[in-house]
Amino acid sequence: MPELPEVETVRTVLAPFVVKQTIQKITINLPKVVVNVKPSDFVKVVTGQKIVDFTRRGKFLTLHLAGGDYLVVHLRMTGTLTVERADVPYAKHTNMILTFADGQELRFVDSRGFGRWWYFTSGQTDTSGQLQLGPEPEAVTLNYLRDHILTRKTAIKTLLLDQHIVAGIGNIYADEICFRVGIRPTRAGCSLTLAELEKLHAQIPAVIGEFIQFHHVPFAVYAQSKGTSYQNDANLRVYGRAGLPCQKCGQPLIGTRIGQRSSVYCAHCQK
DNA sequence: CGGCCCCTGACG
DNA sequence: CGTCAGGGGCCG
Repeated sequence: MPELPEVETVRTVLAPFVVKQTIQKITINLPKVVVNVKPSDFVKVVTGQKIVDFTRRGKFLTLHLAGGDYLVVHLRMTGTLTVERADVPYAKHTNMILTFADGQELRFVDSRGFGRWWYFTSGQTDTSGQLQLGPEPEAVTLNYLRDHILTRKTAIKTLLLDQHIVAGIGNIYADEICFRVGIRPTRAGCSLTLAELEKLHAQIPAVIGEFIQFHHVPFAVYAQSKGTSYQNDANLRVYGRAGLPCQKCGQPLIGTRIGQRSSVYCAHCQK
């Protein structure tokens, strides 16, 4: 569910409530959420540690601990993070709870149970997948796109979804980026003209940056929605709008599937 | 690469 | 009831 802009929202909204907290107690209600260590070891080694920073890379979040160890979280489709007082009733599928010394709790709620956590010591190799990510959208250069898009026969949308190429783009923003560039999501990467590649280079960070801005919500609003208040619907041009008129030309948008993922585009505006 | 899997819940 | 969901891993 969350793509880079949503994950960034989670980070910015929660950081003030998480950083400088000491983890007094850990409750793991779904053992498999912890990937690389036994849940009992996770509890043992993380309890008592202090969080000193909260960062994001692509769709991964990292809670940095005072000694240099760190926790990696990936929300996948339905994972959410909230900070609540301990007396607030638990939502269904509250799979992980970090209780802080001040009584507040960082809660990981995930109905489908796809979200994952990792624990790494400072010297350990990070096996979460973060190390294999491509550059953040704002760090992508035109030359980089030339090397990774123009050389590929794969559909441009599939390439945009590949986290090894650019980090953080998901199904919504891949469609939105293709719309802004005016290319069909099915176009082979190598079929893009230089002009289209330049547009793509501009629109990748532009679209992601815009939605980070749209998502900015006060903590109270975020808390009210239990960490799902992304509020991007009004700003989406194609995603979720199959059959509705294109906001640019009025023709009905086409819904289709590309590599198991739903896709929407305008047959008139996207060549 | 495409296809299937991991899961629960919302919707038609 | 079937289908779909904003993620990613694994398998041939």
